[in-house]
Amino acid sequence: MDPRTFALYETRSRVFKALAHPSRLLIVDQLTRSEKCVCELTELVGSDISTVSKHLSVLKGAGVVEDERRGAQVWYRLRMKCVTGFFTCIESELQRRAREQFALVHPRKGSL
Amino acid sequence: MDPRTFALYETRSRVFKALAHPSRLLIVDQLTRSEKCVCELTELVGSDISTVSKHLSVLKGAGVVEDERRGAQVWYRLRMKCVTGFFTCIESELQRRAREQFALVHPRKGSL
DNA sequence: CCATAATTTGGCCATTCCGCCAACTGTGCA
DNA sequence: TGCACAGTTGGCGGAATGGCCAAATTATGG
Repeated sequence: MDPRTFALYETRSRVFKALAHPSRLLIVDQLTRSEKCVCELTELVGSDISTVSKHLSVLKGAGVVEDERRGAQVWYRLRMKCVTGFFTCIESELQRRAREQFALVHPRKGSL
Repeated sequence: MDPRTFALYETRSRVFKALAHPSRLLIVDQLTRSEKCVCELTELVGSDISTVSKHLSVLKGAGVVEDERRGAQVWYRLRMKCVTGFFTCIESELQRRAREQFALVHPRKGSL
């Protein structure tokens, strides 16, 4: 693979890496509703605030979210809006797979 | 985070984990064009065939691709078609970010 | 300026991921 | 059967990730 092409997939994969963690998916899900400060997200995730802060920095580095300091607090909001569309895509695909695997174990008459 | 909700994000994140690697993104990109056997993909990726096989098993486990044995060869094809839509989304978002960062460093008269 | 609250950063340890080699399985063919 | 080719699996060492604590940073209010 030539270096230029590799670099393209490298940056692309940074976005997927950023979303490849349950806590960060929860954060993104919450930010689709409204912007939130770190303290709120910490409450929702249930980890140490330093851990949540690092999660947010990963998401920010990938361009998924953006932050804004207002006084002592830092507010985060969703930047890459299209992720929500992909979430629903994943959901429906996984359901399709579940249906197909069920049909494989419990075949109906004439379905073969 | 309650266990049920966590499980949802857990399965969701498996898909993102699967896509969170340059070589696997290359593979998916190739499979959007047409189905390919492991040997072809190995050629394209440029790693050991055992490595590529493991990448493919990760993608398959997440439901992104599916495989079919035909004779001595195993053919892989894209199952989760909607990933390509998300790729273009990422591309445009990253370009937007690049533009904004450029504008930040080189402001035009009257833009502030 | 000092105390406090909100957040980030550094560092440590455990876990997971990645890539290679070696060994094994499956298929086609003589 | 035996051999060659295509692919998968096991395992090892090195690299990256995740979570916590502690220390540093930034802003607010006396």
